[in-house]
Amino acid sequence: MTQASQAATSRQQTAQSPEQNHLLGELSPEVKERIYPFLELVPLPLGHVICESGDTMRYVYFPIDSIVSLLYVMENGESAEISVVGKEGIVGVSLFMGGESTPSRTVVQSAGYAYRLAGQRMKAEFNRHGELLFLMLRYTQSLITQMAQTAVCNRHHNIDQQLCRWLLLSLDRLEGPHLVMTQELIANMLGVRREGVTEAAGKLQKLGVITYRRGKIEVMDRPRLEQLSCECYEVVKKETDRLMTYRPKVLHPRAPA
Amino acid sequence: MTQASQAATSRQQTAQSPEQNHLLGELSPEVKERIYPFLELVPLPLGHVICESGDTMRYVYFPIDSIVSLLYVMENGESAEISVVGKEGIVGVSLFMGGESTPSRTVVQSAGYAYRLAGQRMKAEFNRHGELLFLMLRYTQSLITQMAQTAVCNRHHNIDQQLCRWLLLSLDRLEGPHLVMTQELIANMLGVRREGVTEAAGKLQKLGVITYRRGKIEVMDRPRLEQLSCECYEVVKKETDRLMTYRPKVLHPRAPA
DNA sequence: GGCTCTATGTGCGTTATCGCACAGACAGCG
DNA sequence: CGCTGTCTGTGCGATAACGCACATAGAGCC
Repeated sequence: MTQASQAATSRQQTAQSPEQNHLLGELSPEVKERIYPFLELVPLPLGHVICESGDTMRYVYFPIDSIVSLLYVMENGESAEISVVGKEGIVGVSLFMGGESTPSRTVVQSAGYAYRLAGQRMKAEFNRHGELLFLMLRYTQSLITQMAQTAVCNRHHNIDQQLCRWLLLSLDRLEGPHLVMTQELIANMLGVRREGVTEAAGKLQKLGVITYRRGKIEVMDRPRLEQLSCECYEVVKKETDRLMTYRPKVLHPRAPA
Repeated sequence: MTQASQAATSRQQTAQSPEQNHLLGELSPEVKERIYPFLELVPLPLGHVICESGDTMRYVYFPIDSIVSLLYVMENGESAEISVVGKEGIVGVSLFMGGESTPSRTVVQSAGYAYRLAGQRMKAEFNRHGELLFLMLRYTQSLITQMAQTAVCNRHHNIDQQLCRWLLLSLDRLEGPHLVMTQELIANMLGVRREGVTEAAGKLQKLGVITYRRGKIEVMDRPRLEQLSCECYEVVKKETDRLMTYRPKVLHPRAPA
C-alpha cells in the first residue's frame, strides 16, 4: 500500500468538501454554483510533481488537507522552496496571472487531497471580473509577501530559525501537530545540507519543542517554536491574515464602467 | 546643488514622454487617451523613500529613467532587496492587487524621473477589466519571478555572482554603462557587508569588467559580466521577456459573460 | 593648499555552513 | 529473525562571509 493510498483510506472517513479550502469557501453562493460542479477531488501523494518548471498549467488546485511547495531547482540540482500553499490558497496562479507557466517546480510536500479545476473553467470565471478575480489577486499578493520574506530569510537567518519558520508554516496548513517529512526533504526545501537540518532539529528536540523519528515530526510546544523562529513567520502570517480577511469585492467604490 | 536637481537639469534636455515606460507605451490609443491626461512627471532623487513598509499607496509610479528598489528592512536594521523596477515596470502593484500596502520599503536606487498616477485613477481603469488589467497582471507575474529568483540567489550564490546579477539588472534599466551607486548602498541591496562588495567589485575591476571610483561604476565588458553572473539573471530576463511580449488582452478566448 | 567627510582598501580572528566520510539505528519485508 | 535500505548522528577540515579596526584616498569647500 502506497503512502498516497494510505492517506486516501484514512482521510476518506472524514467527509471532503470544497468548503475546506478557504478560497473556495469564501465565494458567494452564485459563484459556487457555477464552479463547484466542475471541481474534481484528486489525491496528492507525497512527492508528486504537479507541474515541472516551465510546464503549461492545465489545472489549478485548491488543497484541502495537502501541502504543496513551489520549489526552484537550479541547473546543478540544488533547490530552494519559494513558497508553500495549503488549504488557505490555490496552486497555479500563473494560469490566471497570464503567464501560464513559471520557472519553478510544483511538488507535494504533505500528502492529502485537493480539488482541481480545469484551466479553462478557471479563466472563464476569472474573466467574468467578479469576486473570484479580486479574491485571487489578494491571495496572489499574500503569496508575493511569502516569497519576499523567503528571500530575506535566506539572506539573514540561520538554519535553526529557518527550520522553525518552516515548521510553523507547515503546521498552519495541517490539522494536528504531526508532519511526515524526512530531514532530507526539509533540507531540499530550505536549500541547505541534510546534516544542517539534523543539527537544528536535534536542538529543538533537546529543548522539548519537537520530537521526531524516521520522518515523523511532532510539535510539542508551538509557542516556543514561534519564539525561536525569526520574525519572518509572523510577518507572513500577519500580512496573509490582513489580506485574506473579507473585503469589498471590487477595488474601486464606484461600479466599473 | 543636490544630486536630484542635478539629475533634473541634465535630463530636462532630453524630452520626457510616458511612452518611455514600456507598460504605458504598450497600451492602446483609447486607454492612453483616458490615462495620459492624469499622469504627472515627478523627479525621483537618489535614496528617496517613495513608500515606507506598511504605508498605503496613494500613487503608482511608472519609471522612465529611474530605478526603484523594493527593499525589506528587518527589525534589526539589516536589509535585502526583494526586486527592482525600472522603465519596464510599475511601482505599487499592491494597489491594484488589493492589499493597498506591502511590508517592504520602496526606495529610489537610481535618480531620474517617473510618471505617477493617483491610485483612484489607476483602480478605475483597472476595474474596467480591459487590457490594463491583463498587462498589469502579466507584469506582476514577472515581478514574482524576480522575487523567487532573489530568494534562490540569496541561498545558493556567492557575493561575486550576486553582484554581477545585480549590476546586470540595473544596467538593463539604464541608458548607458554608468551607474551612480556606492558600495555601501549595493551592500544594503544585496544584504551583505560593505567590505564584501568592495572585495567582489575589486575582482571585477581587476578583470577589467568594470571600473569604479567613489560611487561611479562603469561597466566595460557586459558579456563577461553575464558569464560571471549566476544563472539567476538569465532566468529572470528570459521569463520577463516571455511574459511581456505582446499577448491577447483577455485570458479566455471567448468574450467574458 | 589644507581641512573634512565620505568612499574604499585591508587585515585578522570568529562563526556558520559546507562537503565528505562513516557510524548507528530503526522499519519493513521476506 | 535477519537482511536491507533508509533515516539520522557525528566528526573534521575547508570555505565564505562576518564584525571590527584602522589605513588610504578622492571630492568638495573654505
